[in-house]
Amino acid sequence: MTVVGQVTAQTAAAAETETAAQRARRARIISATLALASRGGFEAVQMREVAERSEVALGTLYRYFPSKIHLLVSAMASEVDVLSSRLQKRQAPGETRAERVSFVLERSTRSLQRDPLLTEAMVRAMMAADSTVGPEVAAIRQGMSDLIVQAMRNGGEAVEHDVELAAILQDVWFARQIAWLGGRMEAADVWRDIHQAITLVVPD
Amino acid sequence: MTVVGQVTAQTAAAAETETAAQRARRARIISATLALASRGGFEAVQMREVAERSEVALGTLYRYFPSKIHLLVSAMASEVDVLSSRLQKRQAPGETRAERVSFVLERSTRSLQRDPLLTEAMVRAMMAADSTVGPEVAAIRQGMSDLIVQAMRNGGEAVEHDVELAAILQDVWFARQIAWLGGRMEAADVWRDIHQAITLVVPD
DNA sequence: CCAGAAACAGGAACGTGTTCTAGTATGCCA
DNA sequence: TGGCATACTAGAACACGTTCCTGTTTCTGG
Repeated sequence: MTVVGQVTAQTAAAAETETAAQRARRARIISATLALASRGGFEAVQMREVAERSEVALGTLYRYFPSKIHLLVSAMASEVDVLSSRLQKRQAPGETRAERVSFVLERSTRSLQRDPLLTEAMVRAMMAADSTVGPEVAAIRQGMSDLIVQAMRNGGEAVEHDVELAAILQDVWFARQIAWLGGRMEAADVWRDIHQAITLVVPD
Repeated sequence: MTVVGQVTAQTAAAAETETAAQRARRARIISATLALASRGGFEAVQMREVAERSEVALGTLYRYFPSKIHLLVSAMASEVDVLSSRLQKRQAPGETRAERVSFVLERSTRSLQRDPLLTEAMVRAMMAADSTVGPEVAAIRQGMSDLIVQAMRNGGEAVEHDVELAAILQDVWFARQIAWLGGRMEAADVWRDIHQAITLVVPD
């Protein structure tokens, strides 16, 4: 079973040696980041502003998160954790595999679209991530893949290619979010396209 | 028939009123951009440097391309034009639809991976594009979609959902390029995954 | 050919991500 | 407890995308 829950696990592992004050700083930083992103999107997350609101020196902010991209990707990992734990509370409803996957991805999509500016900030950071952010990005993708695969299997056994299919759906899902954020697609069209991809790709 | 050839058509339309010197400037700018990107990727494309090499003032560069993102996306459109015209010279070989699509996408993938830094620069610009770059990005996607759909149809009639399937494949294609550029995937794995997506998604 | 408009050159200036420096506080080990 | 390494603060400094300003060249209509 690859379901791991905490996407931020590797961070948590390193955090075991962190003092309480350090954990508190990290939490304040992420919290300030989410607040700023939610208010004004990617460009509103300014490092000086984050530092000030977190009551942390700029240099300290950079000690915790070596770049704005790292910071926002970490914030996204934190959000995926929340979403993931909410969705894993119970099995996704639905008779067919496609129905259950639709349920999970629709919830995820709506959850993101509820806060467009925050989503814009996080997704843009994901896309701008270079190899130095590789581990964090991989963890987020793994978390989302787990969600989809779990919905497919419905607690049952693996099905052929289910992991690969989940990866394809995740690619489509991300690409459409970007198209939406880039103003090339309406929110409603995003969900329609994702749903269509599911029906085209996921066999009963 | 939606095949249009020139991705940069709308630019060309506006360019009809351009003087020869202006067309030359535009060409020098794009050329300098490609050279710098090929050498050092996204970060090596510095606006001052592009301006200097193009023998154009910085303000003039910004008159032609209102941002670095516009500049790089335009450069990509130019490259897609080249690739597209090369591939449309003759029908893609292959018996099945999947085989022909594989041929086209493999050629495209190899063409990009031959110059990783240039690809990195262009793809990162694509992903960072906001709504102000919407038209250019849409043109690039249309150009690639045409390539895929044409390979599917093989000069024949449309097949159900072929446009939607082409869009899915393009999403996967982009996402895997990004994963590769982000250091989360080997070049060989990129092609293997895309090929697998084709066989999973394109029915015979 | 002339006058006005538009485009261009050259370069200063600004904003924000990132780095660096100097001094101070905090935790750890003998 | 004292000393030392590490972490933190405050803020200057730097890099590059972007904007703006001033003066000059080029285009266009009459």
